Amino acid sequence: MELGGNLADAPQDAPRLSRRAAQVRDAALTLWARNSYRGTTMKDLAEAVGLRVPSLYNHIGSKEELLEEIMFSTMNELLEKYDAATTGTSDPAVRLRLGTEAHVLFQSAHQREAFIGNREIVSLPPASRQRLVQLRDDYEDRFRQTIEDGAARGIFHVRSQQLATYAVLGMCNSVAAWFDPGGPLSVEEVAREYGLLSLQLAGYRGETQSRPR
Amino acid sequence: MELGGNLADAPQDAPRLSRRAAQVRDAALTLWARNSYRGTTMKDLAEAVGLRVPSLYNHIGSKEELLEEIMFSTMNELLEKYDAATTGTSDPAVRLRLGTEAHVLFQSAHQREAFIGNREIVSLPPASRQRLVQLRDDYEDRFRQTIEDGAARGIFHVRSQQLATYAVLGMCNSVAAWFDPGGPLSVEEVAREYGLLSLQLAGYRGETQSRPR
DNA sequence: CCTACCGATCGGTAGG
DNA sequence: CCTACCGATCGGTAGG
Repeated sequence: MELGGNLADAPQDAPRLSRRAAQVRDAALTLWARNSYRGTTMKDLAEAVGLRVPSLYNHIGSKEELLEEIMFSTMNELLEKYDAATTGTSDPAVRLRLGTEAHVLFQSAHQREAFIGNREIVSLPPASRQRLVQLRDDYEDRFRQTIEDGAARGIFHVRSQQLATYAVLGMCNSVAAWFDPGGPLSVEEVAREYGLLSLQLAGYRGETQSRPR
Repeated sequence: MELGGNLADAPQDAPRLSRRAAQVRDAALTLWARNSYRGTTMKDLAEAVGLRVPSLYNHIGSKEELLEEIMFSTMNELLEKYDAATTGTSDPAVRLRLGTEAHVLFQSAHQREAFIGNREIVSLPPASRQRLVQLRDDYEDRFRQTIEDGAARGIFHVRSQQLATYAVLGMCNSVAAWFDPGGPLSVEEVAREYGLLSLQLAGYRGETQSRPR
């Protein structure tokens, strides 16, 4: 058995997991993103990590618990990344751009998590589903407030701030559905371009051909 | 449970269905949109229309066949609506706007179909899944070509035409996820605003405060 | 349109 | 970590 190495690779936001537990979680991300949560059986998951089904339960509480852990840790990490990227800036254009970049960076760097997070809310039990929707609403509020602020200052030009908010988020969320790590554009290039597209969408009339920081 | 009135309300593009068959299809749309295809059992569906499970099979071939019928008729109707709205116009700005309007109109007027269409591709058997992805790609091409055309003419200003295409479609597809028929905005108002947002997203610098037709 | 029924498979447990 | 096993439920059929 090797000592360390894997510990360093483990995601920092999730509770510290054993090597096996991390393997199970990782396989679940891959299978659930590809075939959906309900379309994936515990047998599929066991085979993906080279175990029998009962052994999985040494590492997870249940299929549903694993889904909840993934959904909430993903949403919480997204909130953290967004807040880290935008604190300290008050200019709505800069905030919208940095927030979009953080969001898209997350969506493409944690593609499976984001894709599952977008699609599997319906698979959560009602109580945790409600809590997650609340977190998502809190997240949406950040964008909405930025857009309202920019519109009030005459920096953004939209006819409905609510629709512009949905439009920006819809645009950003779809990244997880098509991003190809082997494609021509890196995570950073995509994030950067989306930051500019957000500004254009919001009717920002400043320069978007170069970085307006 | 309502009696009659259903024939008049039946979608015209789908093969003509008996009253019962239309009821079953309609209930499937509601349940699948709310709880997902795999999260809905045939028992749920039977109860929704006041039948026992075996009786459903007098009206549908199988659960999977019903999904395929819904997914393909939805995609085909979307293609028709898009083409009907955009034929005869060559100006990329007008095409992008009219195409977006047609798309969003469809997404909000056929919300359940659109939502299922967006999410359940993974639930189709591999062969029909491939065919549907092909149709979706054909649909995306229409937007891509319009954006490329507009960029070539210097009407649109984006740094990646591919990303702008994904952004427009992502923005539009999300409408089915939040649209509320009882909300403040009508289907037509949402479509119109999204048409303008598409132009802004694409970096169109003409007037978007009033209708530029 | 129903009752009766079925093989397959589901997530998960017992017990070592 | 495994073998053996389980109750529940799945989509669907037989037969009238």
